[in-house]
Amino acid sequence: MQPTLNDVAREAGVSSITVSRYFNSPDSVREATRVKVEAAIEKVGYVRNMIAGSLASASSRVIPVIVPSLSNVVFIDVIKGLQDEFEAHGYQLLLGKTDYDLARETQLIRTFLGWSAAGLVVTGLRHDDATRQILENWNQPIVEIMELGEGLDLNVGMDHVAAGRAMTEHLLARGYRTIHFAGAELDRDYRAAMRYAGHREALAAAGIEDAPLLDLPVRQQMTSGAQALERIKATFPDCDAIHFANDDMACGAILAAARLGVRIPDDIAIAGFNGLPIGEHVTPRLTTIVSPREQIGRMAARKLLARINGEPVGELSHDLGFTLRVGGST
Amino acid sequence: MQPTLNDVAREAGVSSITVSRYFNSPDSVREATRVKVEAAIEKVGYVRNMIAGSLASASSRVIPVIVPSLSNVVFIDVIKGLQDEFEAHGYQLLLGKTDYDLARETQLIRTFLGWSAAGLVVTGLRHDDATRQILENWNQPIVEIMELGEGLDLNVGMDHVAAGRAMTEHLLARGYRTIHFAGAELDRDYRAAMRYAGHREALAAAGIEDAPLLDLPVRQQMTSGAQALERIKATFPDCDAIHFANDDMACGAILAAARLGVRIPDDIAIAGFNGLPIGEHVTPRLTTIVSPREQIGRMAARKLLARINGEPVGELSHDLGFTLRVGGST
DNA sequence: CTGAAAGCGCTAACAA
DNA sequence: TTGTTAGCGCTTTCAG
Repeated sequence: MQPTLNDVAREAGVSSITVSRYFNSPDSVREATRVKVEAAIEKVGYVRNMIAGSLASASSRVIPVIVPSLSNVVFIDVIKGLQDEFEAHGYQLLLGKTDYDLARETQLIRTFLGWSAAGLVVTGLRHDDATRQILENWNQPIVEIMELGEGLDLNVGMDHVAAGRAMTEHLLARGYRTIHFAGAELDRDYRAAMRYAGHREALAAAGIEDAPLLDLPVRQQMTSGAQALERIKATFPDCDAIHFANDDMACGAILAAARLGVRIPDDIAIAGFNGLPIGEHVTPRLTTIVSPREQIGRMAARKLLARINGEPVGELSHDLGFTLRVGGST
Repeated sequence: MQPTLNDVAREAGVSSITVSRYFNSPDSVREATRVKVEAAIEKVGYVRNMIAGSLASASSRVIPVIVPSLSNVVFIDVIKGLQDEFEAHGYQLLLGKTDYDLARETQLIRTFLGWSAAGLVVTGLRHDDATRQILENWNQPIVEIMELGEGLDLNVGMDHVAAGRAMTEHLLARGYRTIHFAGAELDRDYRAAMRYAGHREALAAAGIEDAPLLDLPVRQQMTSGAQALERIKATFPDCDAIHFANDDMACGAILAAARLGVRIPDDIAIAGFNGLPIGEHVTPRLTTIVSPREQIGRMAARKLLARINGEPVGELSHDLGFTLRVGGST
């Protein structure tokens, strides 16, 4: 059996609550006592039982993080940011994945709340009624990440419509006129669909007709990108630019172009979204929008921790912005 | 306040232990009772309190997973495999990251054991004495992943020395004779160093002299790869092949080659390790070794769950193998 | 198949 | 600053 607080207390010649205080509010323990307690902990090899503590205090240092997918680097980067901050502050990250299924999200949240979580990080602003109801009745802090808008509580992300608009404005400024948007399963990846909406806004503002959308089934993203390029070359010979939903597809297209003898950007310009490292390594360099992925994670964690600790959190909704990185591909 | 088991029991007109049984061993509850309990749960909106359950039973459905880094796709894929299996069986994944620091590993493990974890997944076979001592005294199942050897308990991975050997044998069979190995911080990434050892074994077996190792500081992996190519071209004009520690570096080199006017494989052959999708999209396609990353995660989870449930686990050490994928780059 | 009693290891609330 | 008392919500054990 693992030693308990009582074992430590007995060894140190104090009461168990004093040992508890040593851990939870060290300042309220006298120096001399602290030394005795420390020695006793060392001697008996005590390890805190988080479960018992959480039950007694009705709160745990666990924070569930719910993402739709782990196959997308974007969420990996966000998790990295969250994990770094949580770990630094003694909180544990409990990982849940929905596979873009809102019912699954509800189920996960229900389970996680049974962990007396200190807070919750969830992807996106779109939820089931069931989820919404559960979370509205839950009185711990929540951060919804990735996009911006009316949220349940805190909200950290970027404006995807604006990002889509910014890229297409850039393409228009460069003189491209027949710009196709290409994505993969936009109904599921609705943030990409928001960027497409921004794309259309930019075209409308410039009085230019929208070229047909290319919405491919997801296979491997780079493969979809290569396929999109081929298909557009074959079907829409007038196309002079492709605005891809993400960098993977865009780079897939750039790499395929070399094989197909398509010159970029002379024959066709290519734009992406995310600012992944690979975009800097293809020739020509990819024009893309750098999304603040890891930053979103960090900021979300900081706000959540601030709220947990009763500190001021600033704005409820935090826009982390984005930057256009122009490469040779446009 | 959340409703408790007692609230459900009162509502259903049974005792709380019956409700507990409804959850934990449904077969031991009569049909009629089950119906009443179900209705009561629904009515009061009961959510199981995992914390209380874990305290009473001294076990939780939490499984800590400790990885060195989240910046490496390899671990992401492994986590994906683990997460899928755990989630399917009602276990929660608690994520810890060591940054390649064994002391940090010890600390994480200590904390996690305080969660009455049902098992543990940890990366690698190299640990602190402190870690080793804690884990040897812990009587829950443990899986050490990625590499193969004498482990604490279960072990799932692949043979990195053999992988390095296989690749260099391939290069030798292709007629390359001055083969440099290039990695990034091999002291930290000791599994890459094992592949380097395999590389040297293959050279020694062929009676060929080892060319100098290129061990670069990690920046961005693809950048390191590009840099390695430049440096080798400048310093070792006789080099006819580079065996890279991973695909990121290898692809960085292939992409840089196009810019530098280096012909692959005519001027220099390039080989990688991992079998990432990008290797299939560069020109020429990358010759690499496909590592069973997600499979390692899945198998590790399955073995752990089997052990937890008292089922047979088969071999303690499970070699998932690897396959050589030959592209045009060699 | 169902129940009563006891207690998991810790912390909140109050007291000294 | 330290201690006492009484649970947190569940499961274990033993009884029926």
